[in-house]
Amino acid sequence: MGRGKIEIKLIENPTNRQVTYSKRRNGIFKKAHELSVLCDAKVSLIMFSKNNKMHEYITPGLSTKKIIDQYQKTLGDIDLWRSHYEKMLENLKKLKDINNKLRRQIRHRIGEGGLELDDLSFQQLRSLEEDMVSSIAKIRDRKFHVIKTRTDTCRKKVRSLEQMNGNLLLELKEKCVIHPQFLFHDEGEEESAVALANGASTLYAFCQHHSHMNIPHHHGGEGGFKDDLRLA
Amino acid sequence: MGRGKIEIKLIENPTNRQVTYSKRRNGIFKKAHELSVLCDAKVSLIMFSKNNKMHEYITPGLSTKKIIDQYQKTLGDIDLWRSHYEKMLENLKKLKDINNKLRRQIRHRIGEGGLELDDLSFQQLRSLEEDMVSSIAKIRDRKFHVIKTRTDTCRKKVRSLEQMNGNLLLELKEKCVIHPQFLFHDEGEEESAVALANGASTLYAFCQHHSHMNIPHHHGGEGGFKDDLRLA
DNA sequence: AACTATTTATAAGA
DNA sequence: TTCTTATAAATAGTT
Repeated sequence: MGRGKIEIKLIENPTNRQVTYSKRRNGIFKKAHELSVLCDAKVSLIMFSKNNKMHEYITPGLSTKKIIDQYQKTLGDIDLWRSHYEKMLENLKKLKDINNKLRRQIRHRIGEGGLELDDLSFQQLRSLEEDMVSSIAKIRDRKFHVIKTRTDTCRKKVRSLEQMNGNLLLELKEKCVIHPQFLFHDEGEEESAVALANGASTLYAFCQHHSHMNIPHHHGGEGGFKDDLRLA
Repeated sequence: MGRGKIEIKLIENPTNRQVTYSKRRNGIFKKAHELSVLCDAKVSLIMFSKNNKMHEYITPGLSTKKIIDQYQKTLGDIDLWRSHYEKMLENLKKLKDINNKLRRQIRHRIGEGGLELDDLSFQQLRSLEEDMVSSIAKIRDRKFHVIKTRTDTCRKKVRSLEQMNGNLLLELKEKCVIHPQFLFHDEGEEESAVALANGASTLYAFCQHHSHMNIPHHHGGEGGFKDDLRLA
């Protein structure tokens, strides 16, 4: 804007430069003030000329100190937020790395695709195999332990129920001596027995059912494990 | 500049205000940059919008921190200079006050104009009078001392010259015995004596002159002082 | 965000 | 520095 267009580069002539500096400085100050008023903005404008003469504009009602304080606080907050954000990014990266390693390990152990195992040397493959064997052994031990606990518990129940059963039979016989009319029921329908002592008869039925199971008595070997795996 | 002229006052419509803020902010940043380049100026432009969003422009190659430091240093220097200036002003004021007091005292002692002495109470006047009397006494003592020193010195000179005179007379008499043709000159013109020994004869003349003076022999009292004052 | 009629800023000259 | 003025640039209102 002016009689001619000028290139935006250093004005070599010191006089012209000084004149332009003055004119444009006033122009910017005016615009800064207009912005302050029109938009209720806080503006701080500090400038030093080539010969280090200082000029400043500051939105009326404010001090440059206040603006600088707010500026530094804002930067501080940005820094705080940024460092927090960067820490999060770092954590995220670590977790992704770990995740990838784990996925790879899993794929190796599954033996998924030839491509995955191609990464591994023979030694690594042998070591992986050994790991897997010992892992399987541990798994089997654990499974056996679980089955053993379960069967032991069952056996105890069977024992107590058999005893209970015996007691009930004795009771029944005694009753038959007193009331012979009930005897024919002993090996037929259980309706009456149920009616007589509901709880006891159900337990009896339970034990009858479980007595048909082939409870494993630790005969070891592959066969035993096969059964265990099937049970799990 | 625009389809219509606008008044420079707060834009009430928040949307318009935001739009204007953006446009003008860019305008100012552009101008700030042009000033930086055209005039090799250091510019720092910080602004906060109404909703406290911050934007800043800084001359490339500088940091806002540097500008702020320079700003604070400049202000500091201004403060330093101002405090120095203020100290000088203070000193100046003190000196003027002292000056005025002194001038007043002097005028009192001179008794210049009835108006000056009208400020003083009777007691102040009596005290002033006493001061003046004792001051005069001191002045007189000093004058006497000076006169005494001067007369003592003079007496010593007289004594030494009288002796010199005696010696010269003896010398002359000896010379007259050898060359009697000089005797008639003894109490007449001194031309020949001067021609004979220039330096010695002048001293003789000096002593002759001083021998006529009535040298004071410390007879004290007011009379003596009167003479002293007249001599000073 | 893009357009454009206007206003505003300013380069050059005095 | 200030004023003038032709011209470049910014931008208010509109799409």
